[in-house]
Amino acid sequence: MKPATIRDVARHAQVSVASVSRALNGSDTVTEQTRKRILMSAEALQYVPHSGARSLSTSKTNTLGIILPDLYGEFFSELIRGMDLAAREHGYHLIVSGSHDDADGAATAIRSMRGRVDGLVVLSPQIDSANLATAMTGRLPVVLMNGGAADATRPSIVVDNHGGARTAVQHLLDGGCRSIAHIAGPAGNLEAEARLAGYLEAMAEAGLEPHVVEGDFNQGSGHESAQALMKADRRFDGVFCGNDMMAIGALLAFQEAGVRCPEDVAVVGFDDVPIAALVRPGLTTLRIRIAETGRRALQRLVSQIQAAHAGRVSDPDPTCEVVRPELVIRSSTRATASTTRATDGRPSGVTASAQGENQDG
Amino acid sequence: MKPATIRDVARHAQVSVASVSRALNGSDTVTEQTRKRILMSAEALQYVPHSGARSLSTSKTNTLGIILPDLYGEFFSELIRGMDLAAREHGYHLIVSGSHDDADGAATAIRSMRGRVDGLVVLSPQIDSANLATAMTGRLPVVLMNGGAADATRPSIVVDNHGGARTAVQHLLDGGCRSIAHIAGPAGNLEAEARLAGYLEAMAEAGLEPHVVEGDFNQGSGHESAQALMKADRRFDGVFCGNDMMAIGALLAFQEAGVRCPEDVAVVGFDDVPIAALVRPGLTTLRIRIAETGRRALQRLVSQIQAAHAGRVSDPDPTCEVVRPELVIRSSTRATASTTRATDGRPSGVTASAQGENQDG
DNA sequence: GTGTGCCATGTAACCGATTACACGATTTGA
DNA sequence: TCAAATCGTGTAATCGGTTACATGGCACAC
Repeated sequence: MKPATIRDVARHAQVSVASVSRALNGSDTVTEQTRKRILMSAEALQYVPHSGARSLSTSKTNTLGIILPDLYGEFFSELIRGMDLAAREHGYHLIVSGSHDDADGAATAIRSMRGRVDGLVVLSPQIDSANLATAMTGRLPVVLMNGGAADATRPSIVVDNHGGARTAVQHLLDGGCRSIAHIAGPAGNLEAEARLAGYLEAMAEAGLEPHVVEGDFNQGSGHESAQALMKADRRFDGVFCGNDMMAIGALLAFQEAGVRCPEDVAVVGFDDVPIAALVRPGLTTLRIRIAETGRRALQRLVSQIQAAHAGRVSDPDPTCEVVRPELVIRSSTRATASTTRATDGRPSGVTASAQGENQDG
Repeated sequence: MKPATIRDVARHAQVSVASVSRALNGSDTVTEQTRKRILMSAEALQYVPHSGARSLSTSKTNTLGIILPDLYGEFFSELIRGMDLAAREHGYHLIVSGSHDDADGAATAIRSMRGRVDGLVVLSPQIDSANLATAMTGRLPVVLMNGGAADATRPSIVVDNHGGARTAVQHLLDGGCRSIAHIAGPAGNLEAEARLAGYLEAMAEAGLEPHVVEGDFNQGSGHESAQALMKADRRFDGVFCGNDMMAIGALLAFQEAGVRCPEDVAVVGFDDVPIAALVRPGLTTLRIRIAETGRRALQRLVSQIQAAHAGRVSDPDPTCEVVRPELVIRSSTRATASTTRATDGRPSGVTASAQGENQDG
């Protein structure tokens, strides 16, 4: 009835609990014969070690925690996928906790995970939650992914949002755009602010007037912001959006208004979520290999844990790893890009290269 | 240096460990004065209860496991989101484990979670892994989401794939289609097979010849299958796809071939993933409220656990809850639907109702 | 004043696995 | 033949909470 314990197995196999433990954990010296008898008994009793008891004596949980600001959309699903794969490779389980849109929620989540995990990956796009994360965790290994500037006090992974934004603007300039607007992410979000800063810098260098509307990273706000741009007096021939979802919202708004993309306005997004290749016109964007980044974060966390467990209590390698986004050119800017890139004259969206847009990644 | 234990707190507050435990767990009788002193000590020492020790003495982990076949795409991300929200409401943590495309992988995952979770939600679209899931879990509370037919031996939640498929075909028939093809999901997948069966049944009732190509639920296979359909001799004016991703692949293949949708061919998907509303033409599909379904599965698991803990060791309510998909009509079939539904004469994809397609859900 | 009962608090057994150390048996070397 | 080394196995302490039971103080009633 009640689950079998190690003592039940020991009794059944007529050995001591120590032998059972040794046999099941492989490493130690046990006769092949007794090991076999023990394994058979464990099987017969459907024995499963109690993870709590194990964690109590070894002070390891073999579990890692992931704190996310949100769980909507493909960005986080891709990220979790990459982390899950890496975790399984290293024999860890993954506890996820999402939808912490404010610092308080994230802090609560972190607190409730302490003592339950061997380490944490914290995504904290808000400034204060980034601080909080460092404060809360004490000696718990952590990898931060707080999209702000490189911060070398903790191991962290950041996307080069600033450089990516500059690349996006440069690409629009190369395509001939001269009035480039920016649909920004929400104020207070470090990723959004870094992308905005990159945009402003690139515009200033080009001697152009910036033009910014603020969105909230969701598709709906991209739609509204594009409508706001069209209502405003200023003309524009290019839009750099803070992320792909807002770019897609903007594309739809342009379609509805009869504004052609890329002929009338070129659009660039950020992230390269899977949908970006599926919409028409295909969305030019800055690719972050999301799953791979997640996997990398998890690997760094694991090696940090291993280092700590190997006795080195010193500060772990506090390197800030930078992920550089890569420009992926699709139809939403292709007509405005240097015309030598165009391969045929068919209308965009039904070009021969449309299929190619879906095969990347 | 080392994390504080309950004994450290007791010493610091000059009380016994029992009082500390009582004070922190609320319920019991402790003087307001001592409780305050204890809380202050706990705060001062940054005390966090060791979850392993707690789980050892209470034989509860406050953790639930989710076994998924895969983690790609929006379906699973939505599902996890719903579950995460419900889990937090009930004070549970969530361990996710994805990418178990075969029965072995799922079995390993289930085994490695036993003793670590208070219950499991198992999504097992393969026949054998569904069986395995029931076999493996022993006395552990489980909610199954194995898309097959209703099976009343375990608490489970299934989508009415059969009925949904019939609705899809009926909708195409209502729109005037007479040659309806089906791009099926992979053989051996219970969801795919139920949808196929519903299609075949509806076609037979209408006295029409079925026409089936097999895909694998991914966008690429939808693309290829649509091309195969176009190459074949038989004409067709409607396609029911086993899920939305294949439908989107098919839409692109039609676009590339110059086949207009919905004028030349009407397309219906299944699931209503968020992308379905974003592609052009908007995809008519069968909506499953994914996040809500996930939340519901988790709630059933929690109430099952609570019932078991309340002493009732009897079999928990083995009801099979059925989720009925709901037809969502968008542009990919609108022109072929009863023409009274059309609201204007503009080309699809740039219709006034395009915005409406993005506001659902 | 003494007995009864209540209530806050303390003591210690327990949950189940790991592992340092002890022990007995066998092998090895002189 | 005996001491030492080796090796498989067992005993029991330990990890950090929870909680049944014990204890001691105080109030109230007689």
